[in-house]
Amino acid sequence: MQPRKQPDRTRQQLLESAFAEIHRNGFRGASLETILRETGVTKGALYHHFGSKAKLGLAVIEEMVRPFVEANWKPVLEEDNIIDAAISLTRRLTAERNDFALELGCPFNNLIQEMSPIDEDFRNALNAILQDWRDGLVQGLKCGQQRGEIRQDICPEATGDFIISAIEGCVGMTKASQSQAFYLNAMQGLEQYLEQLRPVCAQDQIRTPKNS
Amino acid sequence: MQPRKQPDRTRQQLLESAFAEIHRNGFRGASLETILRETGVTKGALYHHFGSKAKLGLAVIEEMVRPFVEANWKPVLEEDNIIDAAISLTRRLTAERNDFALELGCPFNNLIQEMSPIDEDFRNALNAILQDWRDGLVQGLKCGQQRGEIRQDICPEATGDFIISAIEGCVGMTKASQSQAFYLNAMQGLEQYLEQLRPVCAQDQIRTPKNS
DNA sequence: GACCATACATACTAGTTGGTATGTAATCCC
DNA sequence: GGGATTACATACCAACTAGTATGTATGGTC
Repeated sequence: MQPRKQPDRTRQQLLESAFAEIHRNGFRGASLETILRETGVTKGALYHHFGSKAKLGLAVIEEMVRPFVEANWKPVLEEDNIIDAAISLTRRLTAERNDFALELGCPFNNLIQEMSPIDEDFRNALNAILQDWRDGLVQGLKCGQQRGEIRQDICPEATGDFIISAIEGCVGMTKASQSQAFYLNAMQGLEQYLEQLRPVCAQDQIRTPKNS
Repeated sequence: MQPRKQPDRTRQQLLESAFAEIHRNGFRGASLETILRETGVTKGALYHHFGSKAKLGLAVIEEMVRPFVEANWKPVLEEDNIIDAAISLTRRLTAERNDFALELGCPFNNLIQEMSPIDEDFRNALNAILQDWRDGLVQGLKCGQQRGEIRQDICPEATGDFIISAIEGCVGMTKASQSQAFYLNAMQGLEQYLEQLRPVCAQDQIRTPKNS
């Protein structure tokens, strides 16, 4: 028998429902009524746990969006070869991503596009997640250069910011296209780009069979 | 002396104000009242010219967003060397883009992110613009391959969709970062990528001075 | 100059939204 | 077990929104 009041569970339910609702409709389009209906929680409970819609949104960013983003990039840095890991992530994303995810895009990117220009608190929270991603990726790229897995003539900072932009761009632009064709193409382009980050000699080893 | 009623002028004023308001606040966040206040036009006139907020939005897409997008990519295809032209556009965008544009992002991308998943009419209108861009770019890449300006071992379709994604991604992700640093880095990464699309011999000619 | 469609202008409505005030019932602590 | 705090629940509100009904004046047409 479980206790009647489970504040942690209630709070978590609200976070998850809000995350989904924001993913579907954006933050401003997200309806508190919908979240309440979906969870069976009342408005009093919601305003007890969070205090405003904005605070709920910020909690979603910190406790749902941040783990979502980091779950994707952090494991890549722990692999042996960062390029191999990035390419295999690219392929996994290409394979796993279903119509639902393609239609709604990346929750992180969605919030940036919608909220960054109009709310400083949101921008700061989202930017903090982005900065961590940037820092981690740049560190990974530098490490890869030291290990000789990545060509020396690229700038890690420029490359890192470009990779992040390209990934989010691929997912984002796919929302405009109804079919999966755009996503598959763009992700293939991304893979080709990642491949070109290898030292030239390593690329040749791979490209040689195609040319011969 | 000008006539008191200038329907074309009124309509154009509404389009321009709506374009700016949507750029600032998104379509759903755009307030008709603000547009009316800004233009001095009354609600009766607005609903006479357009008929609903949605139709106003679609008119903005077709008559403001489409020309905006095409004004950027179409000239590139008419240059002699498409890579040179793309790189010079990249540099121009990097130099010209001011804080205002960096903060609000690309009107085309913004609308895709916000509206594509939730409104079929908007998605179709936006996707049509995207398809034209894709087709034009792919044609340009194929043409560049024939002329020997672009390496043969890349897939024009994948490369085209990736380039579009990367461009919009760079502008979009910059919205999260308060400073220009991200944009400058990402655009430098884009330029390096475009450089790598040249045939290897052409790259060497450029890269050699740095290596020697 | 009559007529009529176009081009506005004004006032109002209905619906939805986030937010709040107030009340109540668990639960924890001493 | 009593008191206080946490965790809800209900009812209501003010603001804003897109949209509409209705009226009026202008400009072109015959």
